Amino acid sequence: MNERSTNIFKALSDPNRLRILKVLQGRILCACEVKDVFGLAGSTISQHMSILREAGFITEEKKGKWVHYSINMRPSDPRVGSILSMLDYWIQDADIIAQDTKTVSKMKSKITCCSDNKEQQ
Amino acid sequence: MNERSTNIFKALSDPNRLRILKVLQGRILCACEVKDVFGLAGSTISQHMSILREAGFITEEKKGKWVHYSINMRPSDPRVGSILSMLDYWIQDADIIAQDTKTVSKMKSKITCCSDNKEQQ
DNA sequence: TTTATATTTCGGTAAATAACGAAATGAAAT
DNA sequence: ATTTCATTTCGTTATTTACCGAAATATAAA
Repeated sequence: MNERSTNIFKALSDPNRLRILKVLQGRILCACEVKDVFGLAGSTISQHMSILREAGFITEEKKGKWVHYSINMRPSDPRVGSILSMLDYWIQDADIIAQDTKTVSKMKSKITCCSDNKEQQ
Repeated sequence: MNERSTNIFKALSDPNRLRILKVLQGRILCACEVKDVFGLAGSTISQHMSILREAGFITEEKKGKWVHYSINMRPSDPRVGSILSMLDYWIQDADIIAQDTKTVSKMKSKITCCSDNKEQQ
């Protein structure tokens, strides 16, 4: 069986990864920010990010010391695109989403890294 | 985080379970038939079936010695319904699907069990 | 009632997964 | 050149998963 299908679903089978996708729809984040939002070790975040990347959900861009992660806007697999375009539908957990969004926006004020991310100003 | 979302995706993260869903869209099958199609132990099939059932993808009905499994036509979770109604889209592996369908239709001739399943005649 | 067959439950095993911290790597700042 | 900070890789651990076969359960047939 083609592993593509199951890799897509596997990438979505972890609650932290679903939440990461959702906060990335709010804005671009670097690994250290994702780390702060979820309180996981940097190495763990790195692992989650590569699973999401390999499944086609996110892209990454090296910007100096940091790696900026974003939602993949042109996924080659249409299934990835359809999940992303209806992510709220698939997650259906408004509380967690709201809470994460809040955490991210608070974080914005104490810009320790990714301060060259001008999109929000 | 609500475990519903991840349980749905987890149920879909195994190639055998995707294939089981697909053959069930062709017709109702009992566990022993699923066992024959996939060449797995009965206990393994039972396990897969309960994962699919708990996620809401299938229903089961006891008919004498056998348990007849079918696609859940009225899933309470709309996400389950939308996956099921576009299963080919999500699986995208025509070869495996065609092969399984063939195996199932061959199997129909040597009716060893589920012979009271009149739907197909 | 015994036997046969279908299915589930119960250990057990091997592989995959999610997490960590420590060490390695890379890039900027001093 | 050295230090600092972000990220990845590596080794380890605990948990989950997919599978099996054997035993238990349930129902039909003999």
